[in-house]
Amino acid sequence: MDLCRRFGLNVKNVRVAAGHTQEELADLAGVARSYMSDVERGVRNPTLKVVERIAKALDIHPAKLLG
Amino acid sequence: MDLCRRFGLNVKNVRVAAGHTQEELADLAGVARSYMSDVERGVRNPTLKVVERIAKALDIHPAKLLG
DNA sequence: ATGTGACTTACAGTCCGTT
DNA sequence: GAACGGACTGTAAGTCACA
Repeated sequence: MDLCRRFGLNVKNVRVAAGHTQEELADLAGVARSYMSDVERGVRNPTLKVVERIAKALDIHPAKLLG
Repeated sequence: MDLCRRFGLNVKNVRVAAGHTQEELADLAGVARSYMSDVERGVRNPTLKVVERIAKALDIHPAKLLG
C-alpha cells in the first residue's frame, strides 16, 4: 500500500474516532471539503504543509499519520 | 520549526550517517541533485510521493523522517 | 560536493455542482 | 454525510548552468 493511501486511511480513522465529519475536519485544516474526501481515499498526493495542517487539526503528531 | 525543515534535517542526518553525498541519494531517489539540496534545506514543500521515494532510498520508514 | 536562480510542465488544491 | 466530476489557479516537480 502506498503512502498516500496509508495516510488517507489513518486520517479517516482518527477523524471518525474524534467524531468529526469530513467537512468539519476540512474547515479545521483549512482545505476544501472535496479535497479532504480525495485525501482520505488516497487518490491525492498531499504536500507536507497540508499533512502538517491536517495533523494539527486532528491534534496528532504528523508522523503518526504515516505509520 | 515547520515540517518541511524538520524533514530536510532528518534526511540530511540519515544521509550523512549512511555516508552518501547528495548526488548519490538524489540518484537513488530519482530526483535531481539540486532538488535534494533544496529538500534538505527545507526550502521545498515535497509531496508524500517524494517523501516515500526518499525514505525508500534511505532504507528507512517514512514516518521516521517526520519525527 | 553543495547552494542558488531561473525556467517549463505537471499536478496540488479550490470551487462549483450532482449523485 | 460522503463520492465523484469539471474547470480553474497556484505551486510543486523536475532540470540546468553557474557560483
